[in-house]
Formats: sequence, C-alpha cells, structure tokens
Amino acid sequence: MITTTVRGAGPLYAQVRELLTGRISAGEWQPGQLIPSEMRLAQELQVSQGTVRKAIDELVAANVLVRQQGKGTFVATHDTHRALFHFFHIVGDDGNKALPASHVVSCRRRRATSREMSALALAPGTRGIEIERIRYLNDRPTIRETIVVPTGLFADLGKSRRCDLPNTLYELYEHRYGITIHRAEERLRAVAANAKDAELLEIASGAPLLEVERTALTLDGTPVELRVSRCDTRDHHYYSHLT
Amino acid sequence: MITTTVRGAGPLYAQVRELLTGRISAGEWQPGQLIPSEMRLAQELQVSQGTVRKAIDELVAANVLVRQQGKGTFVATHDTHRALFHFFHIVGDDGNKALPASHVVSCRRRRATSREMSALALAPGTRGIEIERIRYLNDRPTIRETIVVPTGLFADLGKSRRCDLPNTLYELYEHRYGITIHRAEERLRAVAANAKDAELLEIASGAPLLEVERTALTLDGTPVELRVSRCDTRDHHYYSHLT
DNA sequence: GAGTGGTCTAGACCACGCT
DNA sequence: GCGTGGTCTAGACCACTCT
Repeated sequence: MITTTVRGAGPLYAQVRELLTGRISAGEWQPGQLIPSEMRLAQELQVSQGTVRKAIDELVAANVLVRQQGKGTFVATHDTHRALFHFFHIVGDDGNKALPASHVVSCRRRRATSREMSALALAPGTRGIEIERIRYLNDRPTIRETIVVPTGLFADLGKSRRCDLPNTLYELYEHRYGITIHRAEERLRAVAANAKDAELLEIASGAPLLEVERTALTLDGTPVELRVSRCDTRDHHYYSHLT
Repeated sequence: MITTTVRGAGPLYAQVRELLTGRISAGEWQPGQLIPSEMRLAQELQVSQGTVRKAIDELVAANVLVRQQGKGTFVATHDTHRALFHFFHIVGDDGNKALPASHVVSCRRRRATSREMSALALAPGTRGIEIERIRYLNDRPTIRETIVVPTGLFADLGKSRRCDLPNTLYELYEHRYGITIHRAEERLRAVAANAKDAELLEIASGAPLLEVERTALTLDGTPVELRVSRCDTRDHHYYSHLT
C-alpha cells in the first residue's frame, strides 16, 4: 500500500484499518453512509481484497462499520437500538428493558469543575453546558442525570426556548454536531441520596442510590461528555456481561 | 468436513468451531494444553487451513483459546491475570487495581434458596455449599462476599479442616474439579448495609453499599456459581467499558 | 444480470520458539 | 532446521439486493 504520508510499521491490514478509521474520524465518510466496496478499496490501496476484508472485519467487530450482504458496508450510526443495547445498561428486575422517558429539569452554562476539566481534558476556566434531567421507568422517576459537555463542540446546545432535547442525546450529537460517540467508560458507586435526589426521585433522603459516572469518547479517543446518573435500584439493576 | 454425527447447517468454519468447542467442553483438551496445529486439524477434518484458522480466530476472540506464535494454540486457563482483568472489576479511585486478600468467615452446607435454585438451575431441595469471606483492599475490609455452589459438582469443597481456600477460586474450580468458568453475568444494585455488613466491613449500619450479584457459567452455558459481593465504594468503584 | 459481501481453497513467504 | 502461527495474495463459487 502506497500512501503519501509514511504510515508506521505493522501489518498491511492494520495500516488499512487505521487509514479507514482516519477517514471516518475526519468525517470523509459520514455515519450511515455507504463506503466503497472491498474490491474498489483494494484497487485504490493496491492491496488484495483479503487484506481489506481483514481490516473491515476488525472495524465491524469494533462497531465502527456494519456490513449488509448484497448491499455494501456502512459507517455505523446511532439509532435507538444502539442506545438501548450498547449504552444503556439499566434493566428491570423482571428482565424488561426499555429506554426511559426523559424530562429536562434545567439547562445552563457554567464554568467546568476541576473533575470535569480532568475527565474531559479541558483547559482551566473552560465553560460547559450542564443538562439535568429525570428519567422515568414504569412511570416512576428512577434516574437523575447530570450531563456536561464543553461549549466549544456544542455551541448552541439547549439554547432553544424550552430545552427541548431528544431522549437519545447521542443521535443529536451525531446529526446536529457531527460528533459520533464510539465508546464509553463507566465508574459505578453506591451513594446516599441527598436532599435534591430525594425530592426529584421521590425517595427518602439517605436512601442508597447507584451512581454511574460515564465518560463518552469519540472514535479518536477524545472525551466529549461527562454524565453522572443516580439510579434508584429498588426495582432495577445495572447489567454487565463478563467474558 | 465429514463427521459421524450430523452437524447442523451453517458455514464450515462454524461447524469446525463448534466441534473444537465440544472437545474442550468435554475435557478432551484440558486448560493449558496444546491443541493440534492448524495443519493437523485441517487434515483431520478435511478442510483447508484457512477454515480452521477462522474457527480458531473466533475462539481466541471468545477467550477460549490462546495463540502463541512459534509454539502453537493452547486452551485458555485461569491465572491471576485473567482473574484480575476479566473477572474483577473493582478499581481504586486513584486508578490502582489489585486482587484483594481474602479471609474466609464461614463455610457450610445448606439447602439452596429459591433464588439460588433459579439462578443455578437446581432441582428443588438441592443442597449447596456456602462460603462467606471478607476481602481486603489497602488493608481495609472492603468487600463482603457470599458464594454458593451446588454440592453435586464440588463434592468436597471446603471440607478440609480450616476452609483454607485460595484467593482466586476459579483456579481451584479448574484444577481440582475440572470446571472452567468461561463467562459471567453481573447485576449491580445499591443497597443499605445491614447489621452484619456493618460489623464485618466496619462501617455504619445503613451506609450505602454496591451489591454485585454474579452468575458464573461454563463454556457450555451451565451456571455453576452464584456470588453476591457487597462493596464499600467510598474509595473504590466498579469499572465498566462500553463499546 | 451486475454488484456486493460471505465462504472456501491453495500456496507463498515471514516471524518466532525450540532443539 | 523444522514446525508453529501470522500475513498476504489470487481465484472460485455462493447468497443476497437491486434494477
């Protein structure tokens, strides 16, 4: 494979994989879009189809690309299914799983805290947008969510009159700001409900809550969102599969 | 590929994969053991090396096999590394990760509860072995663990004088009982510490604890252990990576 | 029928571990 | 030097989608 810039060592298929990743990361191929066929890519990059195939295989395994036999290969997109199965791990104790309805409580701009600056790699003094919302499961307020994103990437987020945000924010990030969340890290703790938690979730102050702190990252590893969810786990739990 | 028993449809490599899985599951190839080379398997099964390779690729991805260039392919085994990186998700808030020391509190035989019977697919009235232990992180009691396994599979477990069990039980299951834990499901909740939790973990009664209920399964999907861990998450958290 | 990904094969050469 | 897995290639045929 010949490229203008010297691409470091490693196997050919890894170089092809990184090249494809770069094009997607740069927005050359948008989410949902059809990428060139394996044959075309092989010709363009002067490698065999099998090498392109191996590169694509790995990107499919990493949820970056999606194959559809007979149609082609597409850049993965954020839909309700992905939100539910890859980025929402709260399940009813009866096994039911559904995306909770959301109600925005507040939406404001403020300085980032030191925790937010370190988690999102922000310069001191950077301003962020804070969205607070309550999410309902079985018609009961179950999750109190505080979401912080830097103003730089999401300039006009929540500036419309009534903070009318969709339930699945990652679809909004993708369609409106061209930012695709690729993976996330979550840190879970048990905490005691404070007065505000108690009021919003209609529980006793001091009751145990599951706190999930999530950092969401783009394909190139940039952290773009810090989200803290406090969940009433009396009828629900967080599900994790270990391999 | 010709086999005595008719193996259902599907691609050749999937049939090879299931055949290899079956041999491992049946104990024909033990954990840590070298399996035949790709060439030998290809000859034996009358398929190409590439087909065997694809089957093995998938089993490596599923942590069933491990390749070592120049040496061969081995059945995956439970060592300290796997315990720490695949089956232990509690991390210090400072980023430190270490297996906690364990102290067995009690070890007894009793009837399984209905919860245990459903989680482990046991017949009513089945007896189980219950191990209770405290695990220490930074020299402080941090996790209270209750482990239940059926007596059928682990006949003499904990019958030695002083319940002297190793820190990583899955290594014991593998070496002593020929049972390999392949994957696990965890359900997390926040709960309030009861009197016993408070005493053993040296915290206030009612303090929030992270409860992790784990079902551990073998390669063929049989559940063999139910483990409930109650964790003091004031200085630690449960880490989860989403893709 | 043309184009796509999915499977299967065969062969070449490389990198590594052992003896 | 030999056997192992790791990479790369080339070509055949199948299954699916769309026109």
